[in-house]
Amino acid sequence: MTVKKEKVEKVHRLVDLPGAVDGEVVMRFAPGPSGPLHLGHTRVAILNDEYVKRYNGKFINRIEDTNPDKIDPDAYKMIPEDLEWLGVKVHETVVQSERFPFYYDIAKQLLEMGKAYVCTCPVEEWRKSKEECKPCPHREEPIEVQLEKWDRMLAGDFEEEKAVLVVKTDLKHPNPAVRDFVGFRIVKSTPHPRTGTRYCVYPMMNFSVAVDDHSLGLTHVIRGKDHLNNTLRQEYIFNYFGWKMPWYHHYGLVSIPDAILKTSTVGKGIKTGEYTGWDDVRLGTVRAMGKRGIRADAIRAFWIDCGIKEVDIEFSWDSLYAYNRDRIDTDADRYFFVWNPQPLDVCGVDELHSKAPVHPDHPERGFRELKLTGRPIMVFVTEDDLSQAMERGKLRLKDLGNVELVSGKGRYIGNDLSILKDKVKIAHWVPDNARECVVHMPDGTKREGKAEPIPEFEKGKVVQFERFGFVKLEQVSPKVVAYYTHN
RNA sequence: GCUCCCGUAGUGUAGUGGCCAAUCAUGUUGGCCUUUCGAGUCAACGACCCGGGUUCAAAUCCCGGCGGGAGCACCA
Repeated sequence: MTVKKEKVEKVHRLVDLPGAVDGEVVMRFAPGPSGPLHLGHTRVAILNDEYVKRYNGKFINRIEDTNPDKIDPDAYKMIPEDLEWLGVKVHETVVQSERFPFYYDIAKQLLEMGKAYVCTCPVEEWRKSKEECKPCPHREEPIEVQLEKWDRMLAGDFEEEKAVLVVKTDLKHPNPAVRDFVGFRIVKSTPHPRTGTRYCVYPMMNFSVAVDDHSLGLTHVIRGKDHLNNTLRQEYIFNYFGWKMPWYHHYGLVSIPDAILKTSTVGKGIKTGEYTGWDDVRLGTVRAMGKRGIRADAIRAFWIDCGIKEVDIEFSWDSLYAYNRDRIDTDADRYFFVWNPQPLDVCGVDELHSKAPVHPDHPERGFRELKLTGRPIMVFVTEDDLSQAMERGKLRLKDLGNVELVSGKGRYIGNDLSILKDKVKIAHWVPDNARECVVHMPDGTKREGKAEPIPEFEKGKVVQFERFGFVKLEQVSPKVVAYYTHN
């Protein structure tokens, strides 16, 4: 038996969080429920989970459903499923659409403090005055007027775009992205999937995030760099109320090459039949990863290795596959799949026995044994192997025997492995009664061919098609259907 | 235009003034292996954005360039 040296994987350890106290860390994952989770979400979900586990803290899954236009009702169910698959432990779930009265109350307090105002300017004018560092006519109106207009907003007296609640920051702030920002808007045209038409005043992300990050007792927030300016805005709300800010950290942007992630386009594609569903293996969703045989712990290892630096990074499929390969290789049983199959007759013998290990590193798992008969015995090998063998004159059929090729015909010449010393090529093969097999590749193409008989218990498992790659078996009989994992 | 963030091999990462002619992983190339184009194993390739300054000493500190990214939404 092969003694496999224990592979010590040096996992890059995440840096410690400043001020983290064991048992008191509270962190969150805050997705918008526009669809299931994709690769891009997994980084923030996993990093937060890693830290929560390190410090025995609390992980809050906060569904940010404050924009009814971008909600897929199924996402409320799919997101927790995806998190579970990822191995992320959720201790508490918060749905923002259930907290509107709470947000309204905080808004009122801000108005009373003179730190917010209700603006009824046309959108463009308000934006322009901000650009010029000038207050709009409504900014300095008396508090009583503000409160009255706010009540009218809540009562539904204003139509969409006719009034907003604006949080005051600093109109003279050199960074235009930080000057006064909208805290609430009016939405009437799209009913909310959860609250229907009960509320028409919706908090904006910067408002609800700040309020919730405080009210839920968050101690540390890790999120993408795209929120850097949002943090600066949210800081004003914290300061107005004298709340202590969590420690905010922003990691760099990730670009994921060749990945289809955009929820809206995928959603449309599913409707039109372009994609088979959210788990279509061409997609970058968590579901598609699982369907292809990518393991959650490989994704986790990848993100831990990337760390939480502010540098923008490029996602590497190669690295993810390497992490995944380490994890699936031992468990993946070996089978033969012959793509572009070509028949090869083997004369000179009446009966052949094959004996191939289920896994070369684990002989104790047994062997795939076949008895081949026929006159001549026929097998299939892949086109490339056959044409090369024709040139060289000899071929080793793996775990079966050696064949000499003379003018296109094969003749059995024994089973002596020493033939390999002469650089004879080893080819894999399938018997003539092999099953039809199709492998769906992540790029949407298919590889068709024949596979050796695969036992029923392998269904749903990741196996290795030797010299082809790892695949996840969707079906093993009567036809074999598989999804390509990686090589 | 304004503001912010960032800049170590193809990719990711370690490195917080000397132990760095720079770590690990991935990748590529080649070798080994009586049976996979996988695994294992051995080796090679490959980087501190540029220019000044501080210092006995700089990838590491300072300044200036250059380059990349993000934000300036009644999206999240």
